[in-house]
Amino acid sequence: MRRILLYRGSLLQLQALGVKRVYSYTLGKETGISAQQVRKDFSEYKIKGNQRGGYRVDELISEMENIFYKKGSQNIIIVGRGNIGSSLANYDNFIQRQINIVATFDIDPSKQRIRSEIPVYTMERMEEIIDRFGVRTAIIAVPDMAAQKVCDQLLGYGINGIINFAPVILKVSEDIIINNVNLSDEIESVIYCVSLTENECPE
Amino acid sequence: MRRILLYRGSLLQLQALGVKRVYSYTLGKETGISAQQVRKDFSEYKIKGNQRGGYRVDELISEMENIFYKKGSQNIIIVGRGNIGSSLANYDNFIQRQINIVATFDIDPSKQRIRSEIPVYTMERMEEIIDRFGVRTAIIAVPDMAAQKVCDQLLGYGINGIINFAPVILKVSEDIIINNVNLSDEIESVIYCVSLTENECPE
DNA sequence: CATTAGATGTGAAAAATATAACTATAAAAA
DNA sequence: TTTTTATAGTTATATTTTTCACATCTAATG
Repeated sequence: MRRILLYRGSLLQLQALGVKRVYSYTLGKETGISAQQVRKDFSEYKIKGNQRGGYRVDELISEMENIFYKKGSQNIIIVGRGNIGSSLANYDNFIQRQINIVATFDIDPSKQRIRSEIPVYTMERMEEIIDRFGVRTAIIAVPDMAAQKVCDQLLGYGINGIINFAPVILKVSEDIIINNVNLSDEIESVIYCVSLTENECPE
Repeated sequence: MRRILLYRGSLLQLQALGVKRVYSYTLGKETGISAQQVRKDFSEYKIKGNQRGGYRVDELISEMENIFYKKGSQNIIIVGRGNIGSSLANYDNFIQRQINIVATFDIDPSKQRIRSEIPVYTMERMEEIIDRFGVRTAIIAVPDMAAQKVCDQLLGYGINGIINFAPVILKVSEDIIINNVNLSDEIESVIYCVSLTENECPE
């Protein structure tokens, strides 16, 4: 699944460049995945290619939209308009992916003065906005201490998917989808790998 | 490996709360990993616990520092002082993890006027700073189009680990460690899972 | 039109990963 | 001191994931 997203990302870029067809090998190189793996993944979803000319880019993309059940754009919200919340609100790449940030929220009323395309509301208006825009997925970008409280609140308003940038594990029921993005971990994993290659085969 | 990072994150939090011992079960619950898996991971690294009293938190943390070859803090830099670059520069959690951002760089000289703990330099001073602080790992937080160029530049200055926030796959030699963090993917994977549970068992 | 090069498609093997089941042990309780 | 109990430690099993090998097909080429 992570791979399907990678494929789609690359394909959208290729499409923007006007590329019409790709080979499993090419797409693999773009995404850091082996050609065989690419083909296997496609065959999993019954996606057929042309046995000499590779796969059609537009066909692949539309197949992937199907996989995602993604009909048009998705409305999501961001809770916490601090540094991370703001950078997400201004992130260009979401447009291409049809991710539509309809609103952000912050407990601090002064944040409402922020000038931006994406509005900043106080926490009180969360339920209203979620209902109005049919939001199912939310991003938590608040400090550690507040994350669980915000999470509970969101679930109360019917949210069932959360991307959590706070470095805490949120307690939620089984049926809620949580994706924890821990920026420290992302960096440390690289630091670790680098140190490994430098201290090659330590006894 | 991802799990070791999760354990360490939880353990650091527990330590900050004054907790002295943990059970495999407890730590598993914190990190969303099964207790057996936790024990298996620890036994992999020859980490011993007490068969009734669980594991000592401080011992676990120091064992993990060993696993990471992490002696003291790591100096890293951020290239690109836009939204993402800035939020990373201001991210509190790095201190606890001993990740030390020594400098940020931006092509736009006006960014140097940013008031912050972490200095903003022009691209020209990159090599100098990398040398002075012994930096091995860098974060790329520049727009798509600039990412590959910045990457090549960094590698030229001896960087061998990169965390890339630009939604492109960077072309680098085998021995360079790259971690691509694609925020759109993180969000879309949740959107996908949510839609899956809603359209339960589609024929 | 036959040939060939360069792709895909797929089933089997291999490797990695996770789960389960069980044993051993230390601490607490009786 | 004996018994119980809760937890670590380990081996075996199952599952998932990846890789390999090769058959198959299609488009270009002479």
